Amino acid sequence: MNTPPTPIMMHSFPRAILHVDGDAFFTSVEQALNPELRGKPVVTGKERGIIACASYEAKARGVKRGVNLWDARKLCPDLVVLPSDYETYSLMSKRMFEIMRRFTPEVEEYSIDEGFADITGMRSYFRRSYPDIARNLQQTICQELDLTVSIGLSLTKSLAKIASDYRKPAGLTVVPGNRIHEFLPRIPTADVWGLGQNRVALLAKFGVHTAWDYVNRPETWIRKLLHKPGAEIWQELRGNMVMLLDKELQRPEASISKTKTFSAPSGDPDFVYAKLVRNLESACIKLRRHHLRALEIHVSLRTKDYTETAAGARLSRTVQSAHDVIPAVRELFRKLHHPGATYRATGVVLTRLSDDRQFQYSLFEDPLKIEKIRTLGKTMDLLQARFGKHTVCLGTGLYIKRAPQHERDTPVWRKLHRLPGETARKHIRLPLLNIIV
DNA sequence: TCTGGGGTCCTAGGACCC
DNA sequence: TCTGGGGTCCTAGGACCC
Repeated sequence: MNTPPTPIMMHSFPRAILHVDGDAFFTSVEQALNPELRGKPVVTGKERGIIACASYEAKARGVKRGVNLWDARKLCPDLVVLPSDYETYSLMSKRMFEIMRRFTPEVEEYSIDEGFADITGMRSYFRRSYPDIARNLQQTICQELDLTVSIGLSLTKSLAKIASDYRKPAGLTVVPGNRIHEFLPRIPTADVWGLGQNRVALLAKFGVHTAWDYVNRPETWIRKLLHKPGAEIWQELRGNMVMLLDKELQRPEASISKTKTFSAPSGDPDFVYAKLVRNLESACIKLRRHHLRALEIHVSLRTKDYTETAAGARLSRTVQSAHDVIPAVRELFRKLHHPGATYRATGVVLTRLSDDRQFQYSLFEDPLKIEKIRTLGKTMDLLQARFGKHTVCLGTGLYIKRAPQHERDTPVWRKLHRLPGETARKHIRLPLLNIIV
């Protein structure tokens, strides 16, 4: 016979935290705006060929996030496939958070489709219980936006997040302090925010399978095994709020990255390098769009069997255009690339970002040259906006098929197709600029 | 499960200094 | 020349999230 667990918290709501989670957000927005899509299996993600979001009708047919479209259509031939329209989703998201702020100023916009709200103390203001306030919020969102959300109400962010996921869609799950001991035994560790695959597997080795097992281990034991993040989760699950709400709106990015998998893995170093330069350009476009400059770059290569190697370098000054980073990228590529290996993806990450609008030239830099490169970058952005991405690109980012050996030995060929492995030639001062319109 | 893309945070350990 | 110990800063890499 199982003995009932003993309570770990006697008070109902020393704090009242809501987690509001949009149900199948992207497809729900589509269905809210296009009534003819209601009741139909709808997915978004057409642009990448992978499902970003599946409506509940699609989920019922076995179509899930992350599945490729080809497989999804096999499961569900009448699937409605839409491209992701982030602008519209963001607008709807804004309206959702605006409604939440009518209930309390203490709101954290955690992601486009979910957020936290601290409604501690609002009972007397609204003259309602916390669950009633939560229900009211849910109804308001539904009436005004035609969207359903699932809400968890509990003492901490971690508990509220598990609770909102407990009953979906349009669920409201309330876990007061004196019910935590009944709730946690039903929650497998994998459903706890912050416990991913690795930590779940590690915990299982020690017989910890549920959130209840977790909170019944001594904190010191958890801390030893899972360090600070694990200990914070332990506190949160016991009803002690240690993760605070982050009310900051849109913190500036700490990094910008671009990764791309090729449709077929390649063993050709030129091809892989060209793809890498493409990623660099995309990352720089985003950099400029956000008015940022970068001081550090990381390059990664993923092999056919999914092992990843990466290396980074600090640049001599902050940069904003791909042009300035090419030498560093070439160097990193040389370091990482194994001749004979087959790669399936490349990536770049730009870090140590700073605001471009506060940028000042150093004494040793040639402002004229920098200004030229900056103008070039802006012009390229304009052309891309007009004619499409990558209509203008650095010549380095173009992949030109390897010519037969006898052709390759001409000086002209070498000038056009410097190989990544080769040392830079003095007479080529700038990468070629190609314009394909 | 035959595996996309864009992020953040934390920790161990090396380098360096006193 | 060898040795001790402690602090700080930085980097690589792991883990996790949506």
